[in-house]
Amino acid sequence: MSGSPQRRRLRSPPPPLLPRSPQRLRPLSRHDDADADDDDDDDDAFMDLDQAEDADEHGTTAARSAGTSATPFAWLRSAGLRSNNNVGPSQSKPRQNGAPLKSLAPQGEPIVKRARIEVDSQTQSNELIIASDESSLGEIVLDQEDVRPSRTSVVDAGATVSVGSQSSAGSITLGESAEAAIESSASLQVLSGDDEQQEADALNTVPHTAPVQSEPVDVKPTVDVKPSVAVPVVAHQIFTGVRAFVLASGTISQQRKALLESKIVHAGGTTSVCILPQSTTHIIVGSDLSYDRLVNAIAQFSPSTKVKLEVPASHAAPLVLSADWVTNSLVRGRRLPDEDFVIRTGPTTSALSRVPNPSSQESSTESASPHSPLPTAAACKAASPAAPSSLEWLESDSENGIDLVSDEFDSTSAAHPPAAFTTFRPSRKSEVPPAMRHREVSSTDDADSSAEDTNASASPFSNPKYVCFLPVPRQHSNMHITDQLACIEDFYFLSGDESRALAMRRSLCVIAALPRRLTRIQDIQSLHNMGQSSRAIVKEILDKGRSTAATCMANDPKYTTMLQFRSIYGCGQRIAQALYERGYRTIAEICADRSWVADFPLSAERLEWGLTLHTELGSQVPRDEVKQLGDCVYKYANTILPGVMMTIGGGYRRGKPASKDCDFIFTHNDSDAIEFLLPQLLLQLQVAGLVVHANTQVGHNTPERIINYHYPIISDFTHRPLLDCTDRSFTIFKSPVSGLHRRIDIICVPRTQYAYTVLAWTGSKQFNRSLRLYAERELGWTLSSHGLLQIYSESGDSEQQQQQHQHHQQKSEQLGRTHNGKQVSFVPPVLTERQVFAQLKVPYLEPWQRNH
DNA sequence: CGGCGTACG
DNA sequence: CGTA
DNA sequence: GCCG
Repeated sequence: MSGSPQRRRLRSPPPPLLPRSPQRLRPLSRHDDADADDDDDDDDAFMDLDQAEDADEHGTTAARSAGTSATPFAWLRSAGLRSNNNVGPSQSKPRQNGAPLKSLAPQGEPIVKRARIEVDSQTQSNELIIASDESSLGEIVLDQEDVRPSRTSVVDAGATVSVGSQSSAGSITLGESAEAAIESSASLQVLSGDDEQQEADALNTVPHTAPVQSEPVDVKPTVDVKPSVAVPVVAHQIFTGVRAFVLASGTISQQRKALLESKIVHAGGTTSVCILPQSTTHIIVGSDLSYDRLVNAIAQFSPSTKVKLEVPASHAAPLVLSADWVTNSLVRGRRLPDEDFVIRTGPTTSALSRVPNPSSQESSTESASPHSPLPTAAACKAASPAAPSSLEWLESDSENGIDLVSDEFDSTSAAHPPAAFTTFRPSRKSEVPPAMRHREVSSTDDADSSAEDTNASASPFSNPKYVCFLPVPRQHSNMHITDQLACIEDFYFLSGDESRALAMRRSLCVIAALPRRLTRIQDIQSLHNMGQSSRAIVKEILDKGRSTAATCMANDPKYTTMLQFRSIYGCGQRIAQALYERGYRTIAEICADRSWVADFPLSAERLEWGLTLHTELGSQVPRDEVKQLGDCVYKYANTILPGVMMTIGGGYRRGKPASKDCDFIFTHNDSDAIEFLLPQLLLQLQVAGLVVHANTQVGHNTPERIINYHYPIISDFTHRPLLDCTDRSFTIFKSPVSGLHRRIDIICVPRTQYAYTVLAWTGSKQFNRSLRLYAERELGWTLSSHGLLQIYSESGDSEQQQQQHQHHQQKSEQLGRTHNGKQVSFVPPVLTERQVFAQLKVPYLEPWQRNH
């Protein structure tokens, strides 16, 4: 008991919420937005469009009635394939809460340029971790036990930053909710170094775990785990007494001006529409303005005012400060001293206004015009604490930092596949745990025993039930088959038949994992997940080079149309189907006629973004840009929370030369610290004009609201029921690298979940599904991006489970939780992906082998 | 003939 | 419903 | 569509 030293998790009672300003801006649409509301009347106009054919396909009504049995695709039968007949919304899931979706920001403003920074590092292995400074971590690399040397570059960003030197919460003026949030948790014995190590040793057959990370997370269970880093908290009223005029010029667009003003107001200040010499206390300007431009602009708004540009400001005149003053103060949760943000006078001195190439002074066009081209170097420093000293690490412009990584993955050529497979020689399957070998082909093979020489059939090919046991490289020797299988899979998926799509995907994985080019159909005769249909398709491809079914599907007009619709961000299966049934056939039609808006009120906003930016978001992000964007985001994060670590996940980590989006996963060894990162990071990125849209409410809401969004619990290694914690955000980014809009996912989790999170966000999707299904069915465990949990009621029989359970129970009395109504306990968390594989008794696959 | 991953926004 |  |  002794309540005091034990930090208890208080569920922070939210402070009184201010009414949130719904000032949401809609994406720039091709034509006026204004017509959106009155359009709904003449939706009939659309039906004209579809009157075209649709006769054969049971158009809108038939599909909706869910009962029709006629296949819409007659050719399917001739191809020997079945078709699902319920294309419509047959399976109605219980609707969940319809949380209001809000867009955050106005669209980006002209842009910024990013200063070239060399920061990052990529390990020779597959882990990209940007670690940071001191903080006793030593170096934390996920794949520490990996044999290959993994290099971690240390980003020393912290030195001068010192987020709120007051690491104790006391000095920050917080609402009670924030105070409650600062609490740290009780004991986190789970991760105490020794146990973890034993665990690792027990599970890892790897003998050479000697130099493991020195107690990676040595949180003393008992001692006050006062946050080693000050938890940045957005405080209210930090701008009390401020009456600001925001000058929309240069990097401050009209949108950003409005945003800054709302932030100032929310934080207790006021704003004015012009410069009032008597009452205006601050003039907020972009940091890129030249002195002359600054003076001219200010004179425009207040000819009579003589503005104080020098530091010792008399109270008589307004102070001209960089917008960074606003944003950084918000991040720090306190009003930062004016002196650090004064726009220095004189033509040259200002390092802030360092803009070698003013580029065509972007006029006020902004409004997210994707065309505003060249970024200027002033960009990424928006997050920097503006102290000149700290600029160094931002501008360490070494031109390298790009490659030295890529060749590992740049196997766009066919060079790698064979080499890649060497790690998974069927011959050396002795390394493979028995769980993997559910069935061997070899036995059936020898019966055949066509004296077909070699090992083509003789070599036993591992034949697991779950494809997560198979290494699937991105490129392999049977692409000609898998491409067509993927086509069929897509078709099934778009038809609403996800089960068949799944089956086809599994078959695809089996083919993709074959060690060499398939020539004889009998080689796959008895492989798991290769059934009659799949084999027939493959056989046809082997014989004739094409599958007629795949060809027909690829040429199906409905398929191609739906494929187009699905490519719109925010347009899922249901909406695509609905749009199709309404008669739309091209994206241009959807853009031109907005009568659908009323039908998808909850999705309309995101759809608008997806439509407006469809071209840009549809283009792939090259590896280099992914990495550079990672640098950029990381710098913001590390400024907010020194010591954060980041891994780039997604297709990038699996080695793809270009990705459809970027996944940045953050963590921090101080588990409690991470919970505030995401909202503040979003805030910063948004204010900087980098994040143009996000699916969270963080950006446009009051600081109070932000505080309200945090993990309910963190320190006991897995937050318990996975409720109301904000740990991911799907954003649309205005890339300072390419100038294009990019989709970026930001994920923040405590260190205890990091391995599971990186695993999950590395994918692929099918790999995750397979791994989780295996864990559930074979082990009785539930795997998620937060950890492994074990369900008591069933499958308590396995000895190892019991052992693990008891082992865990000795360490923590906090068991007996419930998850989804069931009694569960967590399997002790681990720190590396390899250890997760070991827990699951699945042979480790490198990320590039997870392209399932 | 039932099940097909599991979460979050 | 959407996202991963 | 494939598996148990």
